[in-house]
Amino acid sequence: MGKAERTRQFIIEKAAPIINRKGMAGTSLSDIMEATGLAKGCLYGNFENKDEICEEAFVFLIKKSAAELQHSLKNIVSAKRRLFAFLDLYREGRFRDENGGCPVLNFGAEADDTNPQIRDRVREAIHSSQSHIREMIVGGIESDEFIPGIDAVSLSVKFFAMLEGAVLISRIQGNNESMNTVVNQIKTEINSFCL
Amino acid sequence: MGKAERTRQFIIEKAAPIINRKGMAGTSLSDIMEATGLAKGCLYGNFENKDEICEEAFVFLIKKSAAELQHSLKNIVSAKRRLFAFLDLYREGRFRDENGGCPVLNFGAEADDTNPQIRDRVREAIHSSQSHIREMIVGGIESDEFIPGIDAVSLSVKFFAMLEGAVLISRIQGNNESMNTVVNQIKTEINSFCL
DNA sequence: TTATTTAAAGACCGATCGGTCTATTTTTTT
DNA sequence: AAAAAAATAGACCGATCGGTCTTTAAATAA
Repeated sequence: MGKAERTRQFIIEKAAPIINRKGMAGTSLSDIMEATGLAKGCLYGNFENKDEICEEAFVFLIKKSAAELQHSLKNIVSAKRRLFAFLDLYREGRFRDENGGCPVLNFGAEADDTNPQIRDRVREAIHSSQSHIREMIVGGIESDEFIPGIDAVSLSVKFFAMLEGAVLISRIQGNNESMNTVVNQIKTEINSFCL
Repeated sequence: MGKAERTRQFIIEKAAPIINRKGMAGTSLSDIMEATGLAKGCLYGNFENKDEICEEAFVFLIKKSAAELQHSLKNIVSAKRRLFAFLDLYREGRFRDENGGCPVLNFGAEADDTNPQIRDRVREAIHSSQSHIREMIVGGIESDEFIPGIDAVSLSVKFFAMLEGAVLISRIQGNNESMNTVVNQIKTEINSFCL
């Protein structure tokens, strides 16, 4: 990795949490300059414009989140346990305040009307998350952990929607109460289709 | 209603959908000047600053939404029917693109880290929505439409989270598929505790 | 180590930002 | 209709915005 590539990565890593917190429109170049300690010329030597920094920041946050998720689940084989561990990450504050919240929620709410490029990235991320949930459920059906009648596609949409909604509510309320409520209900539902 | 009060209201009504779409940071005074056809002096004669316009815009959107909701449900007595009609508003695009999406989601995602005043307003709105759902469920229990064992509080949190999540997903995906999926599942669940 | 290439710094740019202030117009009161 | 009060227009302000360009510093190749 050459110097330029390293600097680019450094900028993304420093900028990402700020953009996640303050929003794309709400984050200025001076914010990023301050966070990185780099001058403006350097930023523009490594990125075409602010939009590119924002997009790369989103991609970074999603990749990081996916990596953490994979790490947490890597040794778990049981479908139910995988799903529960996944849920526990939300409960334990995967997207709590100190992390600036869920990038899908933050970037998605901002980009839906205004930024098709980011919107497409968010769409990919949503698809990927739902697929992941769906695959865990399908895995459970195939391994005879779950009853075969359940609709993995609908359930994955539902669970993901619930979790995103719960992230929003919990962050606004400043506590984890609603997230706990939601995670418990998902767990109960999962238990209900355990064989 | 004096002239000032009327102008103030006019500004709020014109500014609100723009702010809902572009965000608070993403909306400039010139945007509002253009939408209202009013000069800057007039805006500042009626509001202290941009933040105040944003806050009033949010309050307006919530009130408007609540009024539409109340109107849609006013002649419905059955708890199940009330809940279904409520859900159908989401399905029919209550917060679809042309309306800029759900203000709770848009303002909430932007304000959670940056704007405590708006965050408190969003918190009120969430509380009010959840209470409304809860009261419909409790009404159903009291009128013996629903089985008495259900937990109205948890269910209202869950349903609201699901709907907010579904609004986000649907808007990003640019269609109503996920919203339909979610609404159908909520309806199925409601049916499951109908006596 | 020197030559060459590459990366970073920061002065600079025009545009636009949110916000102020006064002159003018419009409403209201008398 | 005249006088007083209130509301709107728009020139103006300093600050900051995103972005450019040239000079300087650092990393790489020879």
